[in-house]
Amino acid sequence: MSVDREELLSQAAELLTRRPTSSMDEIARAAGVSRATLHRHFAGREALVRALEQLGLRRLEAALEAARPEEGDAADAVRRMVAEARPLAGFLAFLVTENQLFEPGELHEGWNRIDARIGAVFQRGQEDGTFRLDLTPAWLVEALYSLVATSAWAVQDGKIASRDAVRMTTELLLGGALRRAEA
Amino acid sequence: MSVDREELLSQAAELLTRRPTSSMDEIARAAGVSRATLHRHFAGREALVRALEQLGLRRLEAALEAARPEEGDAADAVRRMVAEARPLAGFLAFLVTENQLFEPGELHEGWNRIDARIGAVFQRGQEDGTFRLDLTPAWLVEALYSLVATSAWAVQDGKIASRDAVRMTTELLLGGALRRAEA
DNA sequence: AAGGGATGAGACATCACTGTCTCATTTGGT
DNA sequence: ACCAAATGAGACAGTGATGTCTCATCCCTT
Repeated sequence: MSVDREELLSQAAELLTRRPTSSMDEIARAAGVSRATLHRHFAGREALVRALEQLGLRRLEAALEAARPEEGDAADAVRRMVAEARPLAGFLAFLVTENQLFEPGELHEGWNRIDARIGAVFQRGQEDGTFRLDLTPAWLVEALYSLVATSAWAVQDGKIASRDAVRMTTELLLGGALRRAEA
Repeated sequence: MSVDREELLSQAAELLTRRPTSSMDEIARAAGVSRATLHRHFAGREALVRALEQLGLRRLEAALEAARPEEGDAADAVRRMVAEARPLAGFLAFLVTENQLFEPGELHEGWNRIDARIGAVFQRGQEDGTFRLDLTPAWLVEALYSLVATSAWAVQDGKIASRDAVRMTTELLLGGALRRAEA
């Protein structure tokens, strides 16, 4: 009888990832629910987006947890993070664009925690000599997000093969486009 | 008396770069023009966006021309392209998101030409041994766009310093995060 | 079987944006 | 200075989405 709220959010996320401008009615139908019920669970579009943001946060935290960023070689940790985060790319991209349009100054504690945890991996790599020092961890974090999202779009647009996405993302992020001297 | 159509488009671009959902009324006011006049020059929002797309195309083509991508070392050509394209990042990002929401299948000849020209730089670099072969030119083109746009956002959000933006973008794109063996 | 809570369908007013129109005013050219 | 073209201000109807409400129906619980 009761609607599975979590499942409803997942369906909404799945739709909005593809069509960010979907109306509440389209979202409701995509979730197999009437518009009235959708409103009973989420007061309005804003409330829905906020709930989706929390869902995205939980998912990304789970992905980050699965990647075990504190373990082993920093470069391998980056590889695991990219691989785990990639399925979330489209959804997270939606949340980014959606939230940036609302309050530009509002800080999001949850995202900052994740940023810090990813940034710590790069910093660890810098301290043990794995990563170069002239690229700040903050920039590398942004670049990681950016490249992961871009690889997802590129696959969707047929510009790169799906099976190459994770490899080319991590290789570019870690090794860059230049040919290594020591091959 | 007459409105400077080019200047109007520039103002519209400047506003929409910051607030992509701005209404026609807001756009008109930002351009210092009445809503009626805006409609006299552009039949509707779609016509305006198309004109903006052509403007973005011209600007990017001019930037690419200024970068002289066919000259000299391929890596230097990439550096010049990043430096020239950076001021356009926000505007182009708006156009990308705007057009992806409309016709997903519609091809854009102008963008393909630019993609091809940038891709040719990476291919040239691969052929002369400057760039690695396991990252496709198409992916490197996407990564270039992505990182340029990200660096612009990161500067705007205060996550990286403005003067570091171009350097960190090119360095990551070309050299990656790993420390080079041959220092 | 009965009752209660939740849902689906739809009506309803509201709101913001859009596109079009009119008319007065300003501007630029001659 | 004059005329024509262009602009600004505002009115207007149409549209689509939103949020709220009602009522019938369904399903689970007891």
